[in-house]
Amino acid sequence: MKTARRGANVGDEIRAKGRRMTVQRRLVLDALGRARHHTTADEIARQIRAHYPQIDPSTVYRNLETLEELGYVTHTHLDDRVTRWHRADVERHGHLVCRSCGTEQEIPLRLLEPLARRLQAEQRFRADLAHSAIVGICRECAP
Amino acid sequence: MKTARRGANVGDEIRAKGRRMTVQRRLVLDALGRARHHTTADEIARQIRAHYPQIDPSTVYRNLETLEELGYVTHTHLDDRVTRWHRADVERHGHLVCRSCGTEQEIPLRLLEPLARRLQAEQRFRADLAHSAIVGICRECAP
DNA sequence: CTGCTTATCGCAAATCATCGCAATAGTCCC
DNA sequence: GGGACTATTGCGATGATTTGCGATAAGCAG
Repeated sequence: MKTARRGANVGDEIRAKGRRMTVQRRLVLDALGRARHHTTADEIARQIRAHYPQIDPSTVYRNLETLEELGYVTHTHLDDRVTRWHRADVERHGHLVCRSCGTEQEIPLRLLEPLARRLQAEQRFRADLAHSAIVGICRECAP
Repeated sequence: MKTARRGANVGDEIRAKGRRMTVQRRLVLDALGRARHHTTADEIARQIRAHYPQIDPSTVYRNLETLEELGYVTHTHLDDRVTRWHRADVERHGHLVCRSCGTEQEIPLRLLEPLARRLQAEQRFRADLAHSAIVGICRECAP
């Protein structure tokens, strides 16, 4: 009852939406499940290709997009350039990234909600504060 | 007294820091000054190469980094992938980017300051809220 | 002005992410 | 199980960005 509905596994759910459950898609999903933290598409591709070299990186990239569209994964922009992916069923949270040492810290969305409410009220903008990371200088690196 | 100290132009300032003022560096700086909004490195490179095809794109990319290091320009991550550059002396502001239509909206940092204060107080994290954009759904695209 | 040090440049090659297209293979329906 | 429909894949190609390296030239001292 936590994340999966009994009687309908991910494969069935996907098929019910008119998509297909392929080996490649399953591998991407599994790799994301295995990854404890946020991963890059490139890293997932490498990992999969270590065992199945036939699988093309572009397939991994496309599957991440599809799986996001289907609601199974989410992406976040942690550091400056790379897109990071993770399973959608983990608890949502905000991210603080230190510009100096690069470490990443997760914070409860509760901290960000006042801002979200304010942006909604004053700008009518529905912010998704779990999506982007907040860049700055962390406790250790602060002078 | 606004941005430039009298008696020391950018060239002198740069030289005083042990760097050199080259034609290429000047062109990048000028292009940024001409651009009203945030620009991409690629766009700047194209613009310069339209007149001076000898100048390599990598030089533009490297100069943007150097100029940022020297404090003359800043970069922001507006949408998902591309880095956007602008002069450092324009007024700092936050950014809202609509995930649906892609439009970008600038907001006064004042709106973001309560969050910055809170992150500083509770997490000892010095957030730079002008650096990253906040993603969400804008007024027009909201259902 | 001349020579010296080394920041910077241009070029070529490597990477990362994406895209178009023809071939492949899941699914559904009989 | 067999066949049709089409989502998905692999591959080759492309665009954007980065990096290594030898060549060039900016800035300084004499």
